[in-house]
Amino acid sequence: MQQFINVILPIPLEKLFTYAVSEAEADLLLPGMRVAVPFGKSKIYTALVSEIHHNPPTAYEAKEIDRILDGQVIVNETQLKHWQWIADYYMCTIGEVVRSALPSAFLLESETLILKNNYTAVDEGDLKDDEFLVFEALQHQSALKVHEVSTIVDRKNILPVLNRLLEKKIILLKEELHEQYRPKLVRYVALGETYRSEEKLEALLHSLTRAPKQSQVVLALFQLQAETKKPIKVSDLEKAGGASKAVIKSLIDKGILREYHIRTDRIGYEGTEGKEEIKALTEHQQLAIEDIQRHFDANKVTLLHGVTSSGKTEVYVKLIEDCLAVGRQALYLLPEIALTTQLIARLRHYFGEKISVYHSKYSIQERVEVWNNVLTKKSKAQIVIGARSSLFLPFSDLGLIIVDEEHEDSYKQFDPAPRYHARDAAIVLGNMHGAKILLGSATPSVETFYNTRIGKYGYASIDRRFGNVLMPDIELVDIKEQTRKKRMKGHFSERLLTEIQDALQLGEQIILFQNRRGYAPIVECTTCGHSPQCPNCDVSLTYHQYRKELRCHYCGHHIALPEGCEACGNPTLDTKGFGTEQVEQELSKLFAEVKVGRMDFDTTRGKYAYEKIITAFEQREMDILVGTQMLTKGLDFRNVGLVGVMNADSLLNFPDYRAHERCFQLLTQVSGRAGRTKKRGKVIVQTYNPYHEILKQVSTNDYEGMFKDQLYERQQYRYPPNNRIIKITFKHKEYNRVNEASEWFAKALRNILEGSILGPEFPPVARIRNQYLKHVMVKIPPRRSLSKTKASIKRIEKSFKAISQYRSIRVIYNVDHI
DNA sequence: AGCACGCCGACT
DNA sequence: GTCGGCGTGCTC
Repeated sequence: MQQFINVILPIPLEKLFTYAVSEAEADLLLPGMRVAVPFGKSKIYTALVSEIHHNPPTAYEAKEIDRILDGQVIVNETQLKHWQWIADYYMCTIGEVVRSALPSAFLLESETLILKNNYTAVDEGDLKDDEFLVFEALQHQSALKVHEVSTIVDRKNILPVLNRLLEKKIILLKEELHEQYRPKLVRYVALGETYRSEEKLEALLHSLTRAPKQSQVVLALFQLQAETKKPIKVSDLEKAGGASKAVIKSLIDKGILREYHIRTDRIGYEGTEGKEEIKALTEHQQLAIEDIQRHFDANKVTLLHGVTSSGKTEVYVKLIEDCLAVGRQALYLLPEIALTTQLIARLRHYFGEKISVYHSKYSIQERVEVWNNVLTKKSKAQIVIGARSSLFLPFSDLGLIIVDEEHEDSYKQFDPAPRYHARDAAIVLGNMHGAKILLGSATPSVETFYNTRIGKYGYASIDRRFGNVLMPDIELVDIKEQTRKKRMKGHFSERLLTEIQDALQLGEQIILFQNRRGYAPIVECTTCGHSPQCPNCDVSLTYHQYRKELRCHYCGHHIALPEGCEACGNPTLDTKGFGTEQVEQELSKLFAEVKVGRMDFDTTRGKYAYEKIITAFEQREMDILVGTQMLTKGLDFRNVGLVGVMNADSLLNFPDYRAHERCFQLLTQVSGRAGRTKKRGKVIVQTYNPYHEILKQVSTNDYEGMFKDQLYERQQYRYPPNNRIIKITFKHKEYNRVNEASEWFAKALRNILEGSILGPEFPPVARIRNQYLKHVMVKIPPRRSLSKTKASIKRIEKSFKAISQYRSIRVIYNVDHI
């Protein structure tokens, strides 16, 4: 009987697609396998099977699949269920979830190849110029790619040419799928079978007397074999025999050596096999563990609230160990930036090769390997440590999920859908597996702390730093006063300068925090006040001194620093505000003999640049490190005695209900970098508002006070955690159309949903990359059903998209926007 | 999302 | 005249 499959295509379309399969294919297929299917006019896509059935579609004829790509399931049922939850909850399509969940090497797409049709006799005179060019190229090359044809005829649209050639039967088109994942093969050699016995070998060596290089290699191989008994890599033989590739090749060609390949993992862990004993926990850590386990037994998600440097990692290690002991998988989630070699090395000490690492800086090949290791429950993937996307790995039996630095914004995916929050999605995943879930932070998010307060989550805390090191001493310095009295040197107050001097004298290192990169965010003409703007975005260009450039931080547009004002020609330009570059420069002027480093987006471009700066600072190649919020993420520097915050106000003046919470978190985290050993660390916070409540709370380490205030405010203004929010963004290149469309949408929302609809409002930067943006915020009160509200919004979108002027407007949903 | 088709202005 | 711009509609 004819059978059918429903498949998920990795594209933003709501529905599943139905394809026809033969009975034999249906027997092989299972949900969670990949198939290649023809889609649209010519392309072949990778799709994920979700269902196999007998119901032929009524409205159309189902196409047949191109081929089956997997011999076994690569996505399990729990994953599919979890992904569907993400799609529903975060208002995107399951296809979008699949696209970001699967390693891209799993998603093959076809490429059109142009071949010559050998059965046709060609009359070259019949061909037009461009047709001849393609024909000519095919005489040398058996197949051409579309972009190659494009270069040959020097034109973008090559369709007319190809169509004419097709009609004349000169070419053929073919869609080719290529597997992107190639297992890594390592070449090995062994002595050919005929030479295994001693006499034969002797005869061989004798026959090679006139080829000294070759006999040298044979001897080396013999020696290596005696030493290791393991297979011999070609590369090892090259080294041992002092031989070139050519010599080895001629030996292989003669049949004296036999070569063979073995598949290996790219992700090898070569370290000490014997694992380190887990350190005995301190009394405080032990108490925390007991609390955590008590809550785990009651099946509660639990928050571990431990001050900076309190030794949370040891607690995690202990829990992971417990999880491994019962043979289940453990997932340790971290923000991308906190996933340092420091930390991985530390965990490898304890768990050796049982750990796999998974994040976006891994190559697509490596990611496939981790995926397969998790899928087949290899022991080396029993613990996965990774960034948010490791949530999508094919776990079959998760026993523990740790979400470290739970409060981090970067857990929420922003740009391409699915706009999911990894912490929340992890909790859902953990529940599906019956796993224990631990959230860890020194500065928990208001949402999470609220959940512990209402008894939804368990709570455990460590309020003492490891080794009883004191919490840093935080001092607020009023720079308004200092400026008035002309006591500032550049952007440094006297207090900060003195502390820097003292710290340097004691041989301590210093961290200076300024949450803005570049030299200055605004350049201004001294006479007419004109300041250069980005042509594509509604922002001033930031001055970057090291490249003498003005840059846009939104679209990347950059121009050379103009000689004078572009508007009035006046040659003197001034700067307003300051960034990390300027702090660095002032420092080198103030302390000529001191080594200053900088860590921000600009200095951490390459794959290892970030690690390099950290290592250099660790090894005390620098005395002072200036940086943006990158500095705040869980770095563990032993010798930092002083942390300076150049300007705390820039953190407070954000038009956002989370600004104060975020400011508290950032300052507390950056302060936590100070004094991690013995001596009490010092923190200087420069501000124009030393009496600001949040800053006071930071300086007294008053998390509870901050929580109380923030919760009150959020309740007053109907923000989370009591209310849910969905932010809807409208995007289009025409200003008026965005205005009208968003007004229309907001009005429709107000008609259907009571409760508060905010906006439409332009964001602070209303145009990015020539697209205008407008936001509407939907606040959903606690008693209203979230899923019904979403359904209503989707219905409104449907009528919205039925209006032709609005159809081209992009509507973006951000559920639980942060 | 891609990718075709179709209509319209700007140049070889 | 063609080329490529972009708006529109569809994909089992």
